[in-house]
Amino acid sequence: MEISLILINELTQGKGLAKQLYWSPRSEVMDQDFNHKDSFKKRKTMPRWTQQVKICPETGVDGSLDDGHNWRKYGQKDILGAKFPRGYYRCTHRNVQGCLATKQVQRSDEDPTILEVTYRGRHTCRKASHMISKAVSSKRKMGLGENKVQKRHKIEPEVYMPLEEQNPEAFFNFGAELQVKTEDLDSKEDIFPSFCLTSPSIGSENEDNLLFTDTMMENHFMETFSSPKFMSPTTSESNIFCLSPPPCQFGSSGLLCQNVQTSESDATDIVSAQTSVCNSPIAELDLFDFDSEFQEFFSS
DNA sequence: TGTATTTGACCATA
DNA sequence: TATGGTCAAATACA
Repeated sequence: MEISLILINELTQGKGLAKQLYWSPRSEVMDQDFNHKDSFKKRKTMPRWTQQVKICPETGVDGSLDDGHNWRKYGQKDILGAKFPRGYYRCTHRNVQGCLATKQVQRSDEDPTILEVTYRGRHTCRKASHMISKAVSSKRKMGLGENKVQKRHKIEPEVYMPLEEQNPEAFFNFGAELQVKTEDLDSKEDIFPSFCLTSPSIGSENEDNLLFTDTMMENHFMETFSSPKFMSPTTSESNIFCLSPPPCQFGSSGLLCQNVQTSESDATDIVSAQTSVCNSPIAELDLFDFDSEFQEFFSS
């Protein structure tokens, strides 16, 4: 199975106030102060990433895409001009930890095998609790099985069911080329320099390693991003984040990409994505942290 | 009984 | 004013 993943940093709110909100450390504080009245105003100021996931139909994988976070569906809406409805999800920890991250999942009109997942806001929920809840969530999902999901999607479940809710096991059974691309679709500003990450080795899948690499991910990405080479001017006009090739291993418990290094750097960092059965390895690389790490980096 | 999903209505934005 | 995003009551399920 082959999956290409395109992470598009829309930054559609990259103008004026919105941009200030995103890049300013105050944005987090403002998130904390979030209340219902402000919800509609806030949504325009949230950073957005659109992640397109293409799944080859011949594989028969109707697949699961999860990003390592626990999402709760809070709405679904038919979008004008779109064949398929858009699902609205928010972080499960919204009430407990005030995490305001949300995502929208919509199937592409042109190619139903493409899921467009738009993320908004950053996760403020703790990773630890997230991982614990993930384990619980995994057990829950495994217990629930596919029948329940399909029962809940009474109408054309193959259409309405988000891929991330389908067949998570099969999702990881691919040796895929992983490509993460970001674009500034709106501001046209070169906010993000181009860089390339390669991951030539394969890691184990044990839990300790997952925990370890998860931490490594957070620790080392900042180092990578803050390095002079990372910050050096790029000749490319595009803002492309390339994760390739993926000697990343997708097992039943997730993806591990190790010894990731920048294409222009001799330094080797270990980067991995911890996932569970119900979690997408791809998105974990992700959003993780392109969101939070960049925000922290540029606000420093 | 607790949790997640569905769905119609409401509200802000363009 | 049309549309997208969110809320919250109703419903489903384990």
